[in-house]
Amino acid sequence: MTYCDVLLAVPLRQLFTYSIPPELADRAHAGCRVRVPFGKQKTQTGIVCRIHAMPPPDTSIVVKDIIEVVDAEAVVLPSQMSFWQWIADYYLCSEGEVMKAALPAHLKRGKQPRQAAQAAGSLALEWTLPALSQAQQAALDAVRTQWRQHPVCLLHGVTSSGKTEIYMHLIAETLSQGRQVLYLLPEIVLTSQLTDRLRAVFGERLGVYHSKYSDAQRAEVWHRQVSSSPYDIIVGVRSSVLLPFQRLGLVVVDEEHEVNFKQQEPAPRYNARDAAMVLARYSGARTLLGTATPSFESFFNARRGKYGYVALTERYGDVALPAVDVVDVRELQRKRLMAGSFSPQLLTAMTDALGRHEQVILFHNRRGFSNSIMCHMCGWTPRCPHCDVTLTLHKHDGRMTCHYCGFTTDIPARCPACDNADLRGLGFGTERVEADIHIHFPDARVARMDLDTTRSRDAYEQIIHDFAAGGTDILVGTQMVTKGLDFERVSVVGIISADTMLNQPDFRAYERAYQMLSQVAGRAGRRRVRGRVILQTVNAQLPLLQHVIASDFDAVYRQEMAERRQFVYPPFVKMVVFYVRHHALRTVELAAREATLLLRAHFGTRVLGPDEPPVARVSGMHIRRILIKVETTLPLADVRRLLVQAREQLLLTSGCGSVQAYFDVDPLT
DNA sequence: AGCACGCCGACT
DNA sequence: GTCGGCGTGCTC
Repeated sequence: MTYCDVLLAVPLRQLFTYSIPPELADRAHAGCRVRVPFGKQKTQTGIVCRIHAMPPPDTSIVVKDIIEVVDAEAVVLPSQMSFWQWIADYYLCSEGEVMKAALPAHLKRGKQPRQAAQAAGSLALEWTLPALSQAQQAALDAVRTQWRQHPVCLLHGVTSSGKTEIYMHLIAETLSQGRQVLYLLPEIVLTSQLTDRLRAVFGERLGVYHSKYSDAQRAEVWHRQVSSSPYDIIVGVRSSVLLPFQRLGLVVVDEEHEVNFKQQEPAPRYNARDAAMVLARYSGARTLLGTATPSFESFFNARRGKYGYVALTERYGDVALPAVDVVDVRELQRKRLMAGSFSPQLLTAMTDALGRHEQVILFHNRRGFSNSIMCHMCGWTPRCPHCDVTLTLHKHDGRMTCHYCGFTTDIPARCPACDNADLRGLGFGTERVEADIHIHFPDARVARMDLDTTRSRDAYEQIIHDFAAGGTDILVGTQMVTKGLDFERVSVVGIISADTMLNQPDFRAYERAYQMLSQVAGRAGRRRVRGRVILQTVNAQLPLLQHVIASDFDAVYRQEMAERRQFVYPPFVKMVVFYVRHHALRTVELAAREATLLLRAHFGTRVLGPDEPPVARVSGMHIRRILIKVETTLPLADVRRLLVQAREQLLLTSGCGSVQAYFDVDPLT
């Protein structure tokens, strides 16, 4: 009898063994999908991991036959399967969860796909590649040299230094060796600008993979990847590391510092940047991490010689970095000199820029109109009934909205607690900034770009296109406006308030604030004229801001590393967070206490907590977390085994069986 | 994750 | 008397 071990899209940490009936024996191969009976009368589609002659060691198990072999050829490659296994091991989740994240729904459902389109016949071996400046050429050569010693190289190039052209040369080299390229971006919104540039050179050999494409399109990319004519270049976001590659030669991780590469919810909670380096190692490929503001982990790894390192300090065309003016808002508020969200300095800079027919970007880290409202009499604030947060005011649709679960309600006319009608705004968001612009610049053409204005498929591109074409004078938005966009006529960038970024309760707050401020500042003066950045804050004396003004990455890095060493944070330790969730508060608290005891038994004082996360209830589920900090010198395999064991023990503890319990490895906060 | 089994409260 | 609540256990 032959058997096969089948991977199913369930969160169980094991494979299931099925027997292969003789009539299917010649069709069932590793990597093919099979339909199998699973549980009570249900059928599931799974992937054959291996074929062998061993029945399960537990003889009480009644082995069932597979029902059907779906694919003639493997849809998951052997190397990919080992990579999935690595993700499941490292991020402490099941392979089934990885499979769930990897496969487009069409493939999960076991649908018979149509034949993937064949590649266009043109196999040009020479590309019209962009010419490089002397500095770019030197950086390109340096990357090649670094790769002789290190499979991973960090390319630290200031904003506007022309990293993309360097990538293009390396991509061309990889293609001419007959190997594939994976080009990872942190966000969907960045793909279209880039793919236009890459398509102009590499044409139809490029495939794009992200969630704004239909599931059918994603399934087609997948099939193409396992066919005899796969895409040579895949441009995509996080999940494209989970695609099949037959002969991967180069991985580019652009904007490697971006936290978006880390998946938060649901499992697998993987970091695509880190996973991509492992994928590259499995494939014998090189990795290039590119950024203007390296993550401190990557910079640390470069400093200690784990990665190669190449710096590119010259902006393309030698445009000067922008001048940054820090404006002390506290002082201005005291003197009543603020005009809404604008300081006189920002107003003047905007007026001057608009007068010269230049453009302005205003960055504010919070969407909505005001953060919330508060009763001026009794202090009442509307709260989400499902989550531990206040509701955010969205004036344009007249609603109060929860940014965690999406709950909305009408704006109350009177305070429900004391019936007072004087409800006032608290804090402010991009909507309010937009309204202020209309007051001070009634003739300016304004666009707002945040999660609320870019929900539809093309809205983002429309806004960007209008702004790039000069159809808009002022672009106001959240993080979205900081991301690698290249506008020629922007001469002024206003940071409405740097303070929300500086006050995050998170050990990476300053690292992120520096990255965000540098990135947004880099949008100013990318061509011809020197740009100007007006940075408004109540923390004007903060050394970090002086480093931003001076574009002094090294100073921020040194200061932060000293703190992380002292307070025992990554990269000096490895962090894992254990989460417990349940709708009943008592159950969560019990399970969190139990889990802490179980973890302490193995890890002692390395276990901190339990505590409440900043938002301790989301969508009706109470959440507790336990932080585990382990020395980087400890054997990881043993650490993982003990963590998994503690989780299993918790679920066997009476009263704790129904809690959701999961790990977040290398968490962001 | 689903799904079924099983043992206690408010309804026709 | 039963419909249905969600705790517990199982899935090759």
